[in-house]
Amino acid sequence: MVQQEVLDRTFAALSDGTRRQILVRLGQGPASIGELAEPFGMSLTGMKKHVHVLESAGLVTTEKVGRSRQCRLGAERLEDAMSWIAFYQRLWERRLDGLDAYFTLRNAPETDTGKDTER
Amino acid sequence: MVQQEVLDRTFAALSDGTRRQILVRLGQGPASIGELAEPFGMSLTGMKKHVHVLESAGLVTTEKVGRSRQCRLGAERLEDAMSWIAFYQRLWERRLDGLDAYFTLRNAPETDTGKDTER
DNA sequence: CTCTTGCTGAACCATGTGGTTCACTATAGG
DNA sequence: CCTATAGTGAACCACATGGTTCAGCAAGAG
Repeated sequence: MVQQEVLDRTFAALSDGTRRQILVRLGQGPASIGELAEPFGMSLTGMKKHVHVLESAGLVTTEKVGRSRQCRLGAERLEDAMSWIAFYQRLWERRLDGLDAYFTLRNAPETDTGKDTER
Repeated sequence: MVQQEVLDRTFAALSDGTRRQILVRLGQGPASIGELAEPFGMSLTGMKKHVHVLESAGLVTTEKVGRSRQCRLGAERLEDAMSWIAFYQRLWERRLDGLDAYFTLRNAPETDTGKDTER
């Protein structure tokens, strides 16, 4: 299913609030390491590490221009992550189909064993 | 936007391939710690840690029944994660609207500077 | 050439992660 | 009561993370 490592890196990159904010910031246009670091009151070194994590997940691309480094959103559209989650959603919604259906349905308001009633 | 900590824990929980497989397994019905650990050749203690991570992210709920512990999919539908990603997708698709539009469009097949031409 | 600015790399630190083993508790079954 | 089974908790380990400081190095500005 896709490639485990890709999902690993993508989800790990997204698991930090600072990095998610960086992505949002870059959505408004490219920025240098310094420009990214400033609103967080973070050292340049610290910010560079975050950018590196995002870059190795394909979420950001960077290019050295002059003495500055331009960071912008990368080619990774999060499609793999999105489709994994979508797969999980379907799985979740059908989780009553298994052997535990009986136990779960005992608590349901109606004993309509037919189609999923939008619950 | 939602709650940073929720997203942190959710994405972090998903960033491990073993845990994603556990979720898929639980999609087929509830299982005990031992049943979950067996296919991975992992110790019970190790599996319990994974389950704990998933549980504190709301992705799994557990209940002690007898000397066994039943694990099943939790109430967290991944909707927060899904909607954050969806937000990011929109942001990504509109990333040409910024000041960098010029540079990006120079590489575009046509120099149509009008509406977004479906890329 | 000199100075400032922006990034980079190494070293360090505290904490978290993914896993183990070992000792222990608690339940199920004779 | 006795024993096998299922999980739990503490301790440990190697390594990753998120951050720092400090010492460079490269590019612009004068």
